[in-house]
Amino acid sequence: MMIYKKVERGVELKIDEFSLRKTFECGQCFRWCEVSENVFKGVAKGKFLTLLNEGDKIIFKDVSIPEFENIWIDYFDLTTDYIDIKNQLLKIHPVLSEAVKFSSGIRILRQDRWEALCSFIISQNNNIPRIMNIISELCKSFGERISENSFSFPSARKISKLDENNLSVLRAGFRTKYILDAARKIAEGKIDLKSISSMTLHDARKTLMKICGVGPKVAECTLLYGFHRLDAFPIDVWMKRAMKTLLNGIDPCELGKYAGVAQQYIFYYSRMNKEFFCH
DNA sequence: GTCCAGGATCGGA
DNA sequence: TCCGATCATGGA
Repeated sequence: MMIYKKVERGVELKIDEFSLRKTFECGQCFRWCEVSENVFKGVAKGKFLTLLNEGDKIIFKDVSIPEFENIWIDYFDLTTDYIDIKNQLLKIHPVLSEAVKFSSGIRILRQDRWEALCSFIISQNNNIPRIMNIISELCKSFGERISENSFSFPSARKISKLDENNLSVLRAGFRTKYILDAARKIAEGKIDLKSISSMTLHDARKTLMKICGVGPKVAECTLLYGFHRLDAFPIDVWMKRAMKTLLNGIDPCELGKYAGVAQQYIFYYSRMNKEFFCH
């Protein structure tokens, strides 16, 4: 159930299952941050946005109703019923209940395909603060200015015209050549992101992995976060540990069409309870 | 100084 | 097919 209305400060939203903090800090995105208690800012869809969490309400600051309806309902996946998803997951495997309860409020953002691909190429063998720094520098150096101090994510076409020397400001290390390979294959049309949308999960994976620097994990993250394939199931070291503890002997395939959402609940749960999972 | 980070690639068994 | 070393970089 979603209710929204225009108020002085922007658009006020009331909806179930939407925690800004959990959604932004669960590891799916790298361009949002909490600037003060329950105030978040970030860039998405080529726009700068400030969000406030006040009780059970969320304020989209300085946003009009048309902008909210045309852009942010989609980006924040507000028409998807996460209560229903949770119920379906718990019906399949009740052992998930603790993780689902802990992570309740996460929504899988509908991020830009190229941004998700590029971001998770950068994420490999890297830590989250540094991933955020590299992406921030990428946008500052090669994106377009969209407000006083924020920049859009540069297009694949723009990146494809650069070389390793240009990109050295990112300090991205060995990942630089991977970013370039991805940008060039997309700019040259060797890989068509739009057509990947309509492929089976298997073919989509295979196609993305033609890019040098894209393996199973990055492909899976790209599909889940950039293509909203909720059945994609990224497995990293954290998920391996968590699955051993929580889902011993369970095949991710058993989690069905919302396996990716389950993955996000489990991932966030294990990251926020390191002492329990990390030993 | 050492270890690690939402991995992928490469070469050799 | 499988396994270990290696890949840049910066923070802990």
